[in-house]
This record gives sequence, C-alpha cells and structure tokens, in this order.
Amino acid sequence: MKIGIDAYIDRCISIRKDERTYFHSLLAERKVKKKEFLLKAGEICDWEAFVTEGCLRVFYMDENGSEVNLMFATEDWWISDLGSKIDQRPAELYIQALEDCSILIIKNKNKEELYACVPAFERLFRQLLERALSALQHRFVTTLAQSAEQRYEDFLKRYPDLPKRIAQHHIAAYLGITPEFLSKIRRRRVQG
Amino acid sequence: MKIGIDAYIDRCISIRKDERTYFHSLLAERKVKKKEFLLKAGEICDWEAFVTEGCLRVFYMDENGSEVNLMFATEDWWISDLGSKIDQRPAELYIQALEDCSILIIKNKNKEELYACVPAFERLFRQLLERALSALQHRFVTTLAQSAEQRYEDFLKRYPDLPKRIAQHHIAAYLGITPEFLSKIRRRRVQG
DNA sequence: CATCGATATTGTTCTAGTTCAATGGTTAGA
DNA sequence: TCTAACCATTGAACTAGAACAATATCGATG
Repeated sequence: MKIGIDAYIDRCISIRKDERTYFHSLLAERKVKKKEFLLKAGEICDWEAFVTEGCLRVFYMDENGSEVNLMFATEDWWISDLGSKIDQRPAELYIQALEDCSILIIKNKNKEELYACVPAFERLFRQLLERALSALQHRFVTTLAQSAEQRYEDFLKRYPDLPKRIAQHHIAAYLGITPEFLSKIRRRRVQG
Repeated sequence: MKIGIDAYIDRCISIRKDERTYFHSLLAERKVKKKEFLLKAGEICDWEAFVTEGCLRVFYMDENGSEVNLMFATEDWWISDLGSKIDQRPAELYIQALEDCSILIIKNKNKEELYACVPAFERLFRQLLERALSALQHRFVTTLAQSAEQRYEDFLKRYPDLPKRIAQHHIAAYLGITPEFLSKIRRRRVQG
C-alpha cells in the first residue's frame, strides 16, 4: 500500500517494495489537535515526525516568555528538535499544532535501524539536511542584513499560501518583530 | 599515512586502511593566503573544503555592500556554499582567508563517488549536517530573541579563543551589529 | 625610524522597531 | 444569540542600535 509519505520518498530515492513495507512498519501515525503541544522545551525528543496533514509551528521561548517561530511545518515537512534528538538532552524548542494535524512518527531507534538496513534513506536525509541548512543560512544572513519590511515581502513571495492559514502574530514571531509593528508595515504597504 | 583530517574522521566513524587511502586520493591540498578569496558570490561552487590550518570567514554581502559573517572556520571545520553546491547555481556567499591557510578540497564528483564506495562517509556527513543545522537553529532564534550585548557574551563563552585571532569588526559582523556599537558594548562591560 | 593604511574608540544625531495602552473586530463555544 | 477570549489595529512615548564624523591607535613596510 502507498501512503502520503511515499510520493515524497519517491521524489528523492528509489526503493524496493519490501523496503517500503519495512519503512512503513517503523512509522506510527498520530493525530494532533489544534493548539496541542507535540514537544515542550525541557523534554527529551527521541523522534522525528513527517507532517501528512495540517500545520504546526516550531518555536523558541526566552526567559521573558517572548517567542520566535523557527519554522512552520505543513504537508511534507519533517519536524523535530535536532539538538535534543542527537544528544538526548532537554529540548530548547516547542512544537505546537496550529491546525488539527496528522503526522507520522519515527523513533530514533527505528531510524538508526532504517539507516543500517536501507542505506538509501541515509542519503535521503543527508540531502534533506543539506537543503535545510542552506535555506536556514540564507534566512539567517538576510534576517540580519534586511529591514523587517523587506523580510515580510520575501516571506509573502516564498510562502504565498501560508498567510491564509496562519495568524498574523505568528508571522510576526517568524520575522522576529512584534505583531504591532507587522500591522504598521502592512498599513504602509496598502497606503503607499 | 595519516594526515590531520584522519583524527577528525576517526572521531565519528571507523574505516579500513584501504578506504582511508582511497579517501586521501580524492583530496587536493591548497594554500590560501591571508585576504585571498576562496569563493565569491556569483561563482559556481563545486567543492567542499576541510580546514587544516588557519582561519577563514564565510560571509554574505547585501546590495549596499554591508556584510554579515555567517561563520568563522578554523582547524577541523568544513566550508562550502551549500546552496550553490547542491543546485550548481551562483553562490550567494563569499569565503575569505583571515590568516594564511591550508585546506583540503574535495570536488562534488569525488564526494558522490566516495558516498557510493564508502557509505560510512554518508553517515559522517549526515551527522555533521545534523549538528550544523541544530547549532544554526540555536543561533538563529537566540539572535532574534536576545540583545546584542547578550549575544556578545555568548560568543565569548562559546569561542573564547577566536577574539585573539579575529579583528573586532569581523566579530561585529558575526553578531549582526556595527563595529561602533560593539565598541560601545565593550566599554560598558569594563566600566560596569 | 617614519609613514601609511587599517583598525578601534568616542560623541552626536537619527531611525527602525518596541512597549504600553486603548479600541474594534472575529470567532468559538455555552 | 450572547458572551468571552482572542486577534488586529492605532497612537504615543521610548530605546536599542545605526549612521556619520572625528580622533586615536596599531602594525606592517620602506
């Protein structure tokens, strides 16, 4: 049987039928209700998850309680707290559903086994990580180099469908500004 | 024969003697003089490099010519423009030597071959990428959440030896602030 | 030693973005 | 249908950090 994640896999690597079946056996489906937390800072994260439906946010919260959204994950995105996952230390990130979600979870232990049994998956994730790192490098340097207004324009171009699904103040927290200031940027845009 | 990079490799994976010899055959040593550019934005980057000696900076320059330092690479660091490397499109980053350097270059073609012949290397780089991504995620969210002064303190704690080797204004460009403002932060620190 | 270019400091003025507080609008839920 | 919680907007006062300009310091090179 083919499930949603298979189209994603097939875009990157080719595997045999039995390998696919084996891969499926390592996944656990889970539903996450809107506003529910999949992970909280301080917990140990021993899994990675693939989003098949819905939208989540991965965010950081500082001592004062102010939040920065690291990413929004919609269909076909992978989410985890890598730092916690690698060293089995307390997570520094929160993961929360912004809509009712459906995700596929793979535990660390199973993933290690998967890498050992089907090396093509190690390639898949190596390439995924290369792209993720490159994208974050780009975001990091442009965040430091550009004004909030430019960043907002870039965000709209890169993710034209997200604003329909996500509250304004979450976009502000993604851009690293206050909701009030985003509102002012938007007013300037329409008024000229 | 064992060279500098081998200690690094041995920390992560174990390989046979012949695999090591093969790996060495794919590397090309190169010297880079202080201030020399290893890569400029607009060029195509078809390699990755391991630093055996010296220090380089990877940086981004916006339209106005202002720079953001993405990373400093000293002994045992890998450097490249991943975006350019993956899709063979023009680089958006510059790489420049801050000291006379010695590096080992591996071309894309050879690296692909290496992955195919010695899968352990795919594991090595997958793990390297996981750590790099996790570290940059941490840097990204704390850069948006903290003040420049806090970021400078964190930088000193994390890289206590770098300030001896690197000019102040490069550290400012790493923190995303002007050299003048870093100077003022430093004054406040000593005066209290 | 002298000089030149690059680097660091300092002060002043200016601005992008924050903070706080008030007002309306929207949606979900009893 | 009413209400309560959440959300976006607006304005006024404030601040972290930028921009500019001047001076001071360091280091390499002839």
